[in-house]
Amino acid sequence: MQIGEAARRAGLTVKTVRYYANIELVTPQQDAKTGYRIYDPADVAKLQFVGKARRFDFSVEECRELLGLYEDRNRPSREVKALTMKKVAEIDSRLAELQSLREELSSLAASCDGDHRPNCPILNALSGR
Amino acid sequence: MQIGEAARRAGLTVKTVRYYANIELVTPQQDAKTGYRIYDPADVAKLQFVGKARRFDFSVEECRELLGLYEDRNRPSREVKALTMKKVAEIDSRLAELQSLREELSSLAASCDGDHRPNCPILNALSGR
DNA sequence: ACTAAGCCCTCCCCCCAGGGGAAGGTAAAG
DNA sequence: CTTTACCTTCCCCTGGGGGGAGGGCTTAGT
Repeated sequence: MQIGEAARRAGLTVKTVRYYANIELVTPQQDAKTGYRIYDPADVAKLQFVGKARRFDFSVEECRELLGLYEDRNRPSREVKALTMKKVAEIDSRLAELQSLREELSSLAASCDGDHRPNCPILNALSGR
Repeated sequence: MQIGEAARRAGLTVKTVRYYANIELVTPQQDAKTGYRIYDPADVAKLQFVGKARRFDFSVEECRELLGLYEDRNRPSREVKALTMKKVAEIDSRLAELQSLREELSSLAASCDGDHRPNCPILNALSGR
């Protein structure tokens, strides 16, 4: 099938699928005469796989790694689990960071009257006084 | 003072400070003869202000807006509070997104043996089976 | 007087993960 | 024969700068 159909089935945009072909993440056959990319069902499965992994916040390079493991029928599940745990740890640290940011900002907002007067604890805090 | 000293006092890199001058966020005087940028203490205060706001996850454009409010002695604190609350809401939605991602990933990891065998629920989930 | 160090400048390309659109080729249907 | 709907490559754009080339200035040391 052509790229449009493959993209539609994988739930990705054509641009994205073409990009994945360019970076050699999912490499379809190519028609020598027309230059059209030709996707078979296995390619579509890989595109779906990558799409899901991206939605799980894996980077494209991590997707490449996961795809390698996915295609290797003999790989130990240990490796996949390790990559997943690492990603969970990354998400945890980003969560902690965002939570502390949220606390600081919302307590600043709470201390600000938010009226027509110019006095504003938020700006005072930002200007370091 | 020169850009290096200003950057050091504001806790930013020279590259960053030069970038802020280019996008006209913090615009110093400029020596006509040498082309060197010249920062006064008020400029440094603005750089510090922007640095803090960036650490609070405000975008550069939001920093520009906050800086405008900061410099306007007569602005109502309402505007600053509104911008801050909006940022808190953004952080909240990002938090929710990351938390659900975390749940999904960690439950996948928990269901994976993580041993030498190739069977892996994580890959199965990613491949949609 | 020369030179080296340590500043500074502009200009250009790089990152990620694609998006937008121009200019042009191809295939099938009316 | 033309329209329509695909497809291709090519190039510039995003945010927030980082890295480095190639060159200019000033000051201290020799």
